[in-house]
Amino acid sequence: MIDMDAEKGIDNLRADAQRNLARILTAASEVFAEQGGEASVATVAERAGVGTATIFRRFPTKDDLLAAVIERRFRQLVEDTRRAAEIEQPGDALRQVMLVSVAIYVEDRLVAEAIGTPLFRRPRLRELQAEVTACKEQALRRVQEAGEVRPDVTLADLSLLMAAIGFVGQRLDADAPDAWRRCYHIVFDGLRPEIARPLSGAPVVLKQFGARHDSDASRS
Amino acid sequence: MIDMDAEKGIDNLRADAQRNLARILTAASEVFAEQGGEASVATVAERAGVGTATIFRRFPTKDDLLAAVIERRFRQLVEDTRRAAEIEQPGDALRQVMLVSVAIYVEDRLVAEAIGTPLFRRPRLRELQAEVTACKEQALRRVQEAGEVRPDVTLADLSLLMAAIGFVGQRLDADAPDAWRRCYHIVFDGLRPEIARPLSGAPVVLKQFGARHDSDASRS
Amino acid sequence: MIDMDAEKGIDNLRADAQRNLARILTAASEVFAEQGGEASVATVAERAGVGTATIFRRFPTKDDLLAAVIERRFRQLVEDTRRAAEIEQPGDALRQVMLVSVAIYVEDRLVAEAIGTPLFRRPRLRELQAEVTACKEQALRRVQEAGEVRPDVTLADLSLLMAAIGFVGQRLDADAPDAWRRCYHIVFDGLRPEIARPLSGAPVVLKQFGARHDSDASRS
Amino acid sequence: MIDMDAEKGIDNLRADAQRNLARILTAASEVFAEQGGEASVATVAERAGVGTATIFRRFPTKDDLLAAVIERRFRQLVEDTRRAAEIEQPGDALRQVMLVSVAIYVEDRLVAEAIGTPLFRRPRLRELQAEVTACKEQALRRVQEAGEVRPDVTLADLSLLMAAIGFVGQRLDADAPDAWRRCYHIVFDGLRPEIARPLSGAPVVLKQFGARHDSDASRS
DNA sequence: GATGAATGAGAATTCATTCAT
DNA sequence: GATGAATGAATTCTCATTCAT
Repeated sequence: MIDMDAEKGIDNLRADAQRNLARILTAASEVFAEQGGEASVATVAERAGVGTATIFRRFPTKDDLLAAVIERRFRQLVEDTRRAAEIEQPGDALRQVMLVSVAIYVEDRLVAEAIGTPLFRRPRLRELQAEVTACKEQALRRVQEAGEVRPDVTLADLSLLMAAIGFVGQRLDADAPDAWRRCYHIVFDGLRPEIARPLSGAPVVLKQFGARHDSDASRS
Repeated sequence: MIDMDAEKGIDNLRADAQRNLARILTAASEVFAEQGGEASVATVAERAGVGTATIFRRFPTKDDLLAAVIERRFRQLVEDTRRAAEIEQPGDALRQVMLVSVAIYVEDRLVAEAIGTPLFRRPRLRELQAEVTACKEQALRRVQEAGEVRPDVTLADLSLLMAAIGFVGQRLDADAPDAWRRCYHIVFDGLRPEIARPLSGAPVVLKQFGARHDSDASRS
Repeated sequence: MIDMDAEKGIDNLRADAQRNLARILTAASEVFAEQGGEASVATVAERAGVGTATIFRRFPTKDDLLAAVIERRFRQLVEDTRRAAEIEQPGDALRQVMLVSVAIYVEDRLVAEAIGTPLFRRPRLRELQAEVTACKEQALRRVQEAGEVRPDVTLADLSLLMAAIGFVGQRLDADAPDAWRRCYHIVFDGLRPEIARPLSGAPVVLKQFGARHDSDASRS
Repeated sequence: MIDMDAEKGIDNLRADAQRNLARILTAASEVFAEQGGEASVATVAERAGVGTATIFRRFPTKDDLLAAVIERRFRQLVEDTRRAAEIEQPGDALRQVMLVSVAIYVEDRLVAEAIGTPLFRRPRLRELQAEVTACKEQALRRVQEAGEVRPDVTLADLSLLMAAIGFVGQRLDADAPDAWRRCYHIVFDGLRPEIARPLSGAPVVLKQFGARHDSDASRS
């Protein structure tokens, strides 16, 4: 009984702490999604209803907090991407896979701002990105093998385009909420193989946005 | 005589002041292009070889300085765009017109950051953007009338795509300097009319990126 | 029976508590000896494997913890000094007595820092210091009565010199580990009575470093 | 006339700034001398009657301010030492030279604390220390050549002893203002060559407190 | 009794903007 | 008109101490 009580106590404590942690992360997600990474930790603390020191106890650095928020988004992205990759029709699968990637930028100012910054190169995030990349790659390969998309387009190309569209979508979300969808469609429409003209540069090698694999080498 | 002297004095001062102003703008252009809008005014002052107060005499607010720098870039953009629009071959004209638009983002961190922010909505900049838009619109119309680009693509669509590509190009310039060129080509390749599928949303109305004018209404 | 159980419970807890207390003191000794008194309580708690609150339960204030750590060192010092004072040869006895006093500063950054601060004036520490002083005094008297050390040198003088040498020894331990030993020897070499010149000031009365007692008055 | 006015203006400005700088340094000297280097910059700012930002404008880092304060003391020390080194009687010269060195520690808590810390290794301070060392060395050599001080004592030994005595003198200044003077005399009394016993360790090599030179090598 | 969590009170530092010369 | 100086208002981060479990 005593043990149980003790465990309960510990559990409760942890539960409390985790609730607080959740509140911090939620508040941070909201604040940074709305105001970008320049929002002050104090703002987050206020929205979370805690003191700033509480936040710094969990996240030694503001960057750690930002990274945690981004990771959280990416964890959701991994799930969404996996689900999308399971769509049977290859074309639909690729479109959906890429759509969720665009959405993550559109919906979160912090994520959009973080494109190409050191925050995107943190190990944990890299792992999540790798999972997303794997799904995307599979989806792209299926479509290219089905001959529905020009073969010289690489995953990096597509990922970059999605990030790009997502970023401006985010920035213009208030003024023109669906403008980015048109862009997205235009890009996808134009991926058909029959209109492929030789692409100028060498395929992009970018760990952040879809690495090239051996299978790519043969194509280049 | 005294008046003349006074005027001379004032003229001299004005000449000096204008030279100072030029130096400030040049320095600010460089600094903000490299470091983004978060670079301090003091940094700009140092590079310009003037005191900070001198900058604030000309630009009451840092935002005013930022706006002036962006305007300067856009003044150059207007010229470049006009020249590009005069290219005979409609396809080449459009490509070049759009290319200079992409370049402005790639080359300038401040401009890339400013996409969709209030800085882009300042009246003076709006006017310059309108001029650019006019050229772009003309270029697009020519190509569409020549049947080389799908007719349902609007100027806003294209401008958004260029801004998007320019932004990621800017962000990834260090890691993958030419990645954005591939994206740019992919998008242009895909604009052919034969592959057009109906675009989902209504055409975008966005003053910042290619406004539709009354004359456009008939086209929609 | 219930009482006994309760007492057992308390006893068990006390045993636990005392083990905890020991671990805290050990950890604190190490941490403060290495990093000085500015080391955080959290650091101590971590090294001790306890929570910070546990520390504050035993030591209401960080200063109390610091004092306890210093006291612990001085308890050891009392022992070492007593043992040294028992050395037969008066000269050797004094040297050894003083050497252990120097060592306490050299080996412990906290103790070195605390010289002359309120931490050194706490009652409990005073008592320990008194014991040390008694031994030192005896050792000094023996040597002076043997005519091996100039008679006008007081215990306070010597204690001050040892603290001084110990302090710089501590500070320069990394750069010149044995520099203080030379200083120590130079001082002791110079204590011979044949070279005594009249000392300028009145004998120092310093409770912290060798107090004069009533019995001393007759000597002055 | 206009030029003169302009120059006057500039001069006044500079004068004002310099006066402020002087006030900052004076305030900092006082505060740090009394409270040690842990006193907050805000405290200094308050005593100087300026904002903290003003201080940080001149001294980018608190350490820079501390270093400046110490340098200031050492500049005075250089002067005092030079003057002392010119005393004819070698013994008096050495005593006076060393006395001013002790005094700098006694009178300034910051300087006393800084012994052996990185603050003492800053290049500018090193230069000043070198000048002091040169004077001290000369003074020591004179006395040793006159046979008045044991030849195996090095400058580093003496400097260390002076720093040591100065430190405890500083710490005990309130309780026993002149206690350190007795210590100082005891040490000097004991430097006579006739009582020299072989010193145990090798001569200390310590840039901070009197480097060994070639002439020392022959002695070791 | 023990503990991890929470926090208020600082601390250093930065920067856009205003002032005095 | 130009300038360096001054500063108030933030911002990130730390830490001794208190609280809730």
